[in-house]
Amino acid sequence: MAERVPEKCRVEDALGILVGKWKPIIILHLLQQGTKRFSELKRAMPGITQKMLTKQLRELEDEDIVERVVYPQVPPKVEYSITAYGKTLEPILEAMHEWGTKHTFHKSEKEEQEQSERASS
Amino acid sequence: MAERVPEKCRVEDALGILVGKWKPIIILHLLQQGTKRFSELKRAMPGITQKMLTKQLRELEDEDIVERVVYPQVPPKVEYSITAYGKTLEPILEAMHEWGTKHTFHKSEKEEQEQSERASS
DNA sequence: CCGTATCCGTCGTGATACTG
DNA sequence: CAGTATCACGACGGATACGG
Repeated sequence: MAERVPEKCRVEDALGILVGKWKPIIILHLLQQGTKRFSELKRAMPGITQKMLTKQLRELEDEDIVERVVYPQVPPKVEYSITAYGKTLEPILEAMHEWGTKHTFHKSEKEEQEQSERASS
Repeated sequence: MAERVPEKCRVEDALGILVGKWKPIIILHLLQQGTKRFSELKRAMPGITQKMLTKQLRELEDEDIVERVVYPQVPPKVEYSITAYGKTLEPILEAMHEWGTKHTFHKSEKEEQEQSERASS
């Protein structure tokens, strides 16, 4: 932690890639289930629109996190997969997932505290 | 990685707390330099407005990441510090910082590739 | 010194309809 | 199947001015 001066910190680089309502979930799907077609991804994420899925995938592709392979055929077939580079994000997702699990408990503890405070007032 | 089904993933929880233009930097400052006054934080982050600093600090306070201590005196004095809970975010920041450092190299490699591609066309 | 209040532009997200 | 086009809207961030 010695030389990690906030002003020079590279934290934002990783954050910038992960930020987007559906990006972490897309990455996790591809990390865990390997190559997926567009329609498979869409089906796997109820609630996402085609436009958003396309957009987020394009951004991830621009960042070299996912790879897009188009099969020139009718009907169209497009497959997405994580790049080797994209896999390097896994420790971060891992850390966030682990933290998130604990966070859930923390939140419920806080809520219980506040409930008992309300009860005693 | 076995049970980490994307739909149930808690990654968003951590992400939600870290997202905010100045939040990671605020957290890093407090992690590394301990308790700080409002004015010290502001001075440490050229570019941030009072409004934004206040807002982001309030949000972090609501999430129980930072603690706010007001000294009832004139002129006012307010000190901010990381909570024990806030410290649990450190591994995530750590992972992102480490990744960000490598990412810089990755980006420049890509740019060099594209430059040589342009040169040969 | 440490904030709030107001206004305002930009961006991310979404609903919907259309296309090769 | 896998997109693109268009419109709309709210959240976020910033500039600025004022207040205890």
